[in-house]
Amino acid sequence: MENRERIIAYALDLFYLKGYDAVGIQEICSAAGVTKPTLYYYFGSKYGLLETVLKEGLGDLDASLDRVLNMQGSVKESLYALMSVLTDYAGANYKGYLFLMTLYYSPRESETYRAVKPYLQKIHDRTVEIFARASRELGNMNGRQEQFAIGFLGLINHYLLFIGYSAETGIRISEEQKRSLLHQFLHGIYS
Amino acid sequence: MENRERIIAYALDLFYLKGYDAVGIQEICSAAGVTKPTLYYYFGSKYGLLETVLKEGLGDLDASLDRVLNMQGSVKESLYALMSVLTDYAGANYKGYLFLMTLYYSPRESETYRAVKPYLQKIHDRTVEIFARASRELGNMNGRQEQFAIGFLGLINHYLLFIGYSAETGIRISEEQKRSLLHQFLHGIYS
DNA sequence: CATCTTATATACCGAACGGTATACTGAATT
DNA sequence: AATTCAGTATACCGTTCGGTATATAAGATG
Repeated sequence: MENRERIIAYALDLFYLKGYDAVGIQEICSAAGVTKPTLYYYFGSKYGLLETVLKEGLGDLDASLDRVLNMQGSVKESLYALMSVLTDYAGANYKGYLFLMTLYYSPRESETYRAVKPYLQKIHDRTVEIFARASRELGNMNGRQEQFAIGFLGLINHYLLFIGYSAETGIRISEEQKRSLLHQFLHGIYS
Repeated sequence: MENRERIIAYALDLFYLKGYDAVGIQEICSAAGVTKPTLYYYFGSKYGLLETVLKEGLGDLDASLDRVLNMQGSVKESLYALMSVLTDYAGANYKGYLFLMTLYYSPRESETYRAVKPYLQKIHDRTVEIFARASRELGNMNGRQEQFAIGFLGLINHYLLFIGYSAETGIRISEEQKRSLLHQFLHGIYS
C-alpha cells in the first residue's frame, strides 16, 4: 500500500482505539512507518487528516443512503433497507462505524463534531424523511417523525456499538437479527 | 463556593463542552480562578479530577437505580420508573448527563471510558435485570433481555442527547413525553 | 509563644504537542 | 544532459502539556 493510504488506515485504527485528541501525529507516523513531513505533505494538518479519514471512509455509506431514500415501498421495507445499509456498512468497516459512533456523541464544541456533523445530519434527515412520508400508512405524524427517527437510530446505533465492542473480530449481523430488531421497533408504531 | 467545588463545577463545564482530552489543566484553573497546585492538592492528577467529577456527579443516580430495582411491579411500571430516574437526573443535571453520554460512546482504550465504565455497567446490568425478571409477563426471554435493554437505553439516551443539545437551556421532559416514549418502546414487546 | 496542619502561590520541570524550513532523492519531462 | 517536480528525511520551531519543588500565609493546637 502507498504511504497515503497507509497513513489513513493507521490513523483510523488509532482514532478508533484511543480517540482523536489522544492520538499524536508522531504516533500515527510511527505506526505507518513514515515521517511527519510526509503526513503533512498529504493532509496539511491533523484536522485535514481527520476530514480525509471521514470522507474516504463514509463515501459509500452516503451513496447508499441516497439509494434508500429514492426507493419506493412501505415504511417497513424502507426501514429494513435503511437498517441494512447501516448494518452492512458496519459489518464491512466496523472500525469506521464505531469511530463514527464515538463522534456522534462527541461534545458539540469539538473539532471532531464539527468534522462529522454533515454526515450525521444526513443520516438523521434521511431517517426523518422516511417517517414523514409515511403519514398515509401511519396516520398524521404530528411531529412524531422526529421521535421515531431518534428511536430508530438510537436502537440501531446502540445495538451495533454493543455488538461491535463485544465481538473483537468485528460486526456480523444476521438477517434474523435485523428482522428481530425491526420487529421490536415496528410494533410500537403499528398499534 | 469553595475552591474544591468550583474546580469540579468548571471542570464539568469544560469537559462537557470540549471533551476531557481537549481541556487542559491550566484552562480549568483559569476558569475556576485558582492555580495549578491548588487543583493538584485536591485531586492529585487530571484523571483523579475526572473520577471525582463522575463520583460526585453520579452518586444520586446510582442510589436511584437501586431503588428502582428493589421496586415490585409490572415491567411497564419498572420501565417507567427507570425512565423517570434517567430523565429526572438529566433534567436536574443535564451537563453531567450529556457528559456521561459522550463517555458512553468513548473509545474503549481511553482513560475516560475506564473511568466511567463501572457506572455504565451498572445502568446496563440493572436494565437487563428488569427484563430478565419479566419472563412471567413476556414469556421465555431466550436471551432477548439483552436486546431489549439495549433498545430501551438506546432510545432514551439518544432522545435525551437530541433534546439536550437542541434546547440550550437544559433538558425538560414532560410526563406526556415519557409516556409517549415508553409506549413507543412497549408495543414491540407485548405483541 | 512555638508548632503543626491546611491551603495557596511563584516559578519551574521534562516531555510531548502540532507544525515547518531545508535539503535531498529519483523518476519523468524538456 | 539539464531541468522539473512529487515525495521523503533530518532537524528544528515555539507552545502547551501534565505535574512539582519550594515557600508562605492563616488558623488550630500544644
